[in-house]
Amino acid sequence: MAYHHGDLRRVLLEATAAAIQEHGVAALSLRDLARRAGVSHAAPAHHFGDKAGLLTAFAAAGFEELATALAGDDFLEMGVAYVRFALSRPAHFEVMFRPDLYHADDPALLAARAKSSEALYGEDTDKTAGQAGWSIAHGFATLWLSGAFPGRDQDPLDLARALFRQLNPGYSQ
Amino acid sequence: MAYHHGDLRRVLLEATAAAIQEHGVAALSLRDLARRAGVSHAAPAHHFGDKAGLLTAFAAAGFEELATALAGDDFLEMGVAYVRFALSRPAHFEVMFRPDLYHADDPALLAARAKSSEALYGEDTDKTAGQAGWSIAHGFATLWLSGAFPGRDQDPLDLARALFRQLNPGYSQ
DNA sequence: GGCTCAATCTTGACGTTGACAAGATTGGAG
DNA sequence: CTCCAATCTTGTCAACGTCAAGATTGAGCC
Repeated sequence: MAYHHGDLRRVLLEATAAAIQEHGVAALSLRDLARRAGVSHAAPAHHFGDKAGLLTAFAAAGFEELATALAGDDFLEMGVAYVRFALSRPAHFEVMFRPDLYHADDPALLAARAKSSEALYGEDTDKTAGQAGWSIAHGFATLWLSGAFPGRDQDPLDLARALFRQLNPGYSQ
Repeated sequence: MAYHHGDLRRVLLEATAAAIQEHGVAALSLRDLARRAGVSHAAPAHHFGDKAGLLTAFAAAGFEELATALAGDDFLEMGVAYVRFALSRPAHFEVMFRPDLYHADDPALLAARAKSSEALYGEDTDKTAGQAGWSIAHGFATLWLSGAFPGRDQDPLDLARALFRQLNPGYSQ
């Protein structure tokens, strides 16, 4: 077999996203990831310690990308960007908010999560309005991904925009 | 061993809630439930077919209880009731919105879910406002349960009320 | 009371998984 | 050229979900 794959860590993280989108987090298996990457069954554990370690890195990457996606937008478009991220990276989004799946005290993860919080709350003057916007964005994204939200023929981003406009004036342009 | 436990199905569902609250859904094990109930390792499968069958019944019970909890309240208090349910039955709430864990086409489950939808949307005139309220309630509950929401020293129901008041007038009394 | 039978639960087995230990391979630093 | 740490493999273990087969029980029926 080929030793020193060279890029295994990145390949495994990409395979994780694919595997979760295909069969859900519940069915995620380190051995399946190893098969997808063409390495032995114990190779993933070397890079991430254990399964929770893999998902820790996976969630951290998600928070990093979310922080980038949120940067620089106004209130309403930031909410839309939040939903857009959740729908385009559903596997990351799901793992990120299930701390029972990973090592929630990991420094890299905490730093990445702080970055997204910064992007969400950084310049916000009205804390409660920001929390309401975050709740709408998160709730809508979660419900949409779980299939529970009605109106599945419409564009979810348009739907999200309509929901944000239900908030008090000043944010509803 | 004692055959004909008599009440095993109910006991297993209660043990499921306890086990999930202790160690998360990811760590849920039929064999552990069997040990908690004092029966053999294969007894749970007899009542529910398989693990997904158990979680189907578990989620259905959750939707039933949610429908009851939502009945008869005005808009704002219905949202508060939604959050109260999520926080008082966190295990049910989590499973209910993770259809990859159960048999999403189960008739009993679909009926129970329809009942909650009815309670949520039944008399609602403004569909978008209702969806915004649902999104806030669901998003806040999810974020609170995942530990991501700030202000963990405050009463979550008071916090939820404050968020609902961020919606357009007519719902913010 | 005794018989029958379906429902309930047990026992035993199989393939798969996450984790661990020990060994093989490799590339780079000195 | 040698060493060494990083990378990956191989082998193993207990635990898990699932299935098949058997044991036990209570309720209906004569």
